[in-house]
Amino acid sequence: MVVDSGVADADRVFHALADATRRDILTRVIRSGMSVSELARLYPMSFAAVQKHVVVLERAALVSKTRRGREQIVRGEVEALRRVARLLDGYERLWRHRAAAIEEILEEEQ
Amino acid sequence: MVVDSGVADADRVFHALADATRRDILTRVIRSGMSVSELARLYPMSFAAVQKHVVVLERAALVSKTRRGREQIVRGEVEALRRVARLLDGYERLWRHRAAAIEEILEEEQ
DNA sequence: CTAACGTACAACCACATGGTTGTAGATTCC
DNA sequence: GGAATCTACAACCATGTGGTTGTACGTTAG
Repeated sequence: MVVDSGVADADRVFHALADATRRDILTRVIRSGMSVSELARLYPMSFAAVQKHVVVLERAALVSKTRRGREQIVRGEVEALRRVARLLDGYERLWRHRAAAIEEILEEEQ
Repeated sequence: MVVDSGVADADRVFHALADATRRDILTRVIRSGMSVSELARLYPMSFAAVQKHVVVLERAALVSKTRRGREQIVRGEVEALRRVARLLDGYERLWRHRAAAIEEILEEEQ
């Protein structure tokens, strides 16, 4: 299937997005890079929990980390974001076209 | 957060999409409605497993079922698909804009 | 040098997930 | 009416997930 080139990728990406904390981390980190502990302070959970969320986002290639001294700066991955956008585009277009086609049929039937 | 009106919805939707079988079911039933057992025949797993996948898609409001005799016809939910498209649009635009802004900064710095 | 900080990771827990088999209720076919 | 079909759902199992605490290690600040 065209849209599913890289099924595991899609799995990882959608799974990474299926958690409100991770979506929030992602949007923050796209705005500007933040260290893991800076992120950790924002949420009502332990450092370790947030660190794990970052790992999930990392494995989905949605963020990357770069050392700055003893800190690890988390950033939204511009290239990966393009990939996701394209992935979403694929589904979106596919679904919209099909949904549109269904609507036409429904309208014709009336 | 604007894009997160309905966090649980987004959770359910992304989670529903984070499985290749469910994405395949979804694209098929958008094309044309199919009974649960027709779907079940397509995958190397039990009827019950497929039925559960359909339930997950249903809870995410991505599909709906309507009885036809003893069969239950699964269809892609046109209205819900619009909602998803809008949801994806929101993230996509948000991310693209931010990604674009980051790129500009990076280019300026060079 | 030492203390504090930032990170990584292991071990553990409760619960969700994705799969199985089995059973039972409707509906249709003959 | 009786058999076959389609669906729903419970019970069970292995594994994954999201959280915790504790520990270890590198880096920076005093």
